[in-house]
Amino acid sequence: MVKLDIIGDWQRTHYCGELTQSHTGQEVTLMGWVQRRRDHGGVIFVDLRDRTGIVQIVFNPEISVDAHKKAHALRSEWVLAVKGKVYRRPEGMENPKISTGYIEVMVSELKILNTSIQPPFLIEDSIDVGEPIRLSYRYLDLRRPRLLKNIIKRHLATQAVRQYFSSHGFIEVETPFLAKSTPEGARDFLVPSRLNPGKFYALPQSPQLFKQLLMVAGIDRYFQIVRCFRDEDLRADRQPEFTQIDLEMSFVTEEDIIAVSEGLMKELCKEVFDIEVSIPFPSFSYEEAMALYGSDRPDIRFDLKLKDLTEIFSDSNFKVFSETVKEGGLIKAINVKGGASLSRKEIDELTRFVMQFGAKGLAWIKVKGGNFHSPISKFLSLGEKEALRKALNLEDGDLVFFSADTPEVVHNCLGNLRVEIAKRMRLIHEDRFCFCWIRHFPMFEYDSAEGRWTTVHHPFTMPIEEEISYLPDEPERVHSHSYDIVLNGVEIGGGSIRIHRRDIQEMVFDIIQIGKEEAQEKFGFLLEALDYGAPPHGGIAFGFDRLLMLLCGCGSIRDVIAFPKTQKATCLTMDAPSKVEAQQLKELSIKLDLK
RNA sequence: GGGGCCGUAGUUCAGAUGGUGUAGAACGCUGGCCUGUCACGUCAGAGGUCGCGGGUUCAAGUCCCGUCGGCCCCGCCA
Repeated sequence: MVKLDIIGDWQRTHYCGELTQSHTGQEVTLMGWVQRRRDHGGVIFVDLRDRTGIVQIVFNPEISVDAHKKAHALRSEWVLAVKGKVYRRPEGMENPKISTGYIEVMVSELKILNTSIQPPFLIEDSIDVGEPIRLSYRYLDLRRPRLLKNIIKRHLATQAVRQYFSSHGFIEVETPFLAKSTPEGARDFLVPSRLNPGKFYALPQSPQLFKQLLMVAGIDRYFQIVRCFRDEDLRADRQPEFTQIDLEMSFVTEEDIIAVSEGLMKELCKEVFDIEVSIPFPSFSYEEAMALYGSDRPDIRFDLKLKDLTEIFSDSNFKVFSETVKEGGLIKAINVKGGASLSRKEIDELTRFVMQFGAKGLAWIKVKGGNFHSPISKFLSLGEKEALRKALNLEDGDLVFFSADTPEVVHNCLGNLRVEIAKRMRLIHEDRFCFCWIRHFPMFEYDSAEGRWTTVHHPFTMPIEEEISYLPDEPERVHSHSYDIVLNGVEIGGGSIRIHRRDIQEMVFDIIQIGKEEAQEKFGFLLEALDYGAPPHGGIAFGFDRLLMLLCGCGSIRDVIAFPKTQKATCLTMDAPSKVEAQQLKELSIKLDLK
């Protein structure tokens, strides 16, 4: 057994990674973990690691017999404290691969503060480990530079956000986590109330209503970096608890919110990630975005826009097309330059790809030597072919994909297809960061499952004034003062101007069939607050984790969260959720009825 | 709720069509040697309930059914 030392009166003088040639000759005290030991019998080298990096420490019997003797026992991930002198490395012994590679610390005294059993994986970025093990031993994964770097970036980003808002007159206010379950939106996480048997709090899906009340309170400019909770299924970019940068402003228009947001993004990108972005960001109406990109979160790092061909094929002999038009559907296409080189197998894969978005098939045409090579070519008239050539600016080597279906299906399929093709054909500049705004979403959409209208954004979103007159009878014609911000095809935020008048709010509740009584019960506090001189106001919330994921160049939000959940929403690090004692349930007046 | 991929040593993986070795490799780990390494070198060695439970078969890591877990996606996510 190794005898452990106590830290005693030793104090760390430097971090491992910060030592340079300028420290040559200094006596230093370092603390950290053994990254690697190279024991030559006579002289022993150890790479000592802390959060800043590694430095080579040297145990030489000519410097200290005791330390050298002790160092034979050292193993990976043991925790050390060493005193020693910084030396410039001998000529030819430098290691230019690491920042501290021109110096080393000759150890005079060694303290072993703790040992370690063999870690389940080596603490090195280059080691490939499965995610279950990484999550079970998250504290070891976090020792690795890549993940650690993300967590540090996150800290810096948090600081930059606070700095930005403080300097623009915003006040940070904390809002409750134990809040109220409200209809609409995502499934709530519920928290039983011991003091109020049978009643439940809900963890907030966002601080939406609280921040509106803060506007009524006259806070005027609010922000918060705040955890939000939604009990829905997970994805690579979705966790049940996630962090928003939330803000709200009074006496403003959409343009004001957008300008503040763009300023924040620009500053964050520059200060923390050294990425230059130019503002203002491009802006599309919802309809434009759908028409051009088939998506309300377009990736505009590449082109591949959708082209509407409905006109051309309205009388086509190709029944699939003409029937679709007759039934009020759309025919759209994307022209993939150079796509004619795709194999039949690849086209089949893409067909299967679009079918998961509701497509019944995927028509295509290859342009080769001025001719159309396509299963549907024989159905097309000369006139149609000519019109097609013109509309899509067809050239040799092009590959055209068609979608004919309802507008929803066409846009969903081609919108996803253009991204998939761009990935496969490497059309995406990975180092580019392209923000854009999508504005003026429809206010309502019809939920055929529930047989009622629901709000596309949330029920507190202000309809566009000029369209309010359509409200009672033609809700589908009404758009809202809403805006999403999109980065590289990922929705990273969204907001709106809010309703600040009781009459409009009641009208909206009415359309989504929240009756007077229910409105009073669920949102009475809001309606009442609007009566007390609520100012015009609006705001936005950014998905902080997603933003960091993109700026850190990660494929998953989990890589910017210290302790993320698995796809089944469990925490492998501490094994949550878990069973609780019967006594705990009793106190909460809860009886389980498990199948 | 649905579709797809995956589960073999501490880790990452290989083990066609079921059957010639004691289920292999690399890294890691343990012990010895080594005074300039930095992916140290070198010699020797240990390490496996093939996720779990059934079934088919003379015989299952391999085939079938179920189950648990991980990842990606659809639905869902105002």
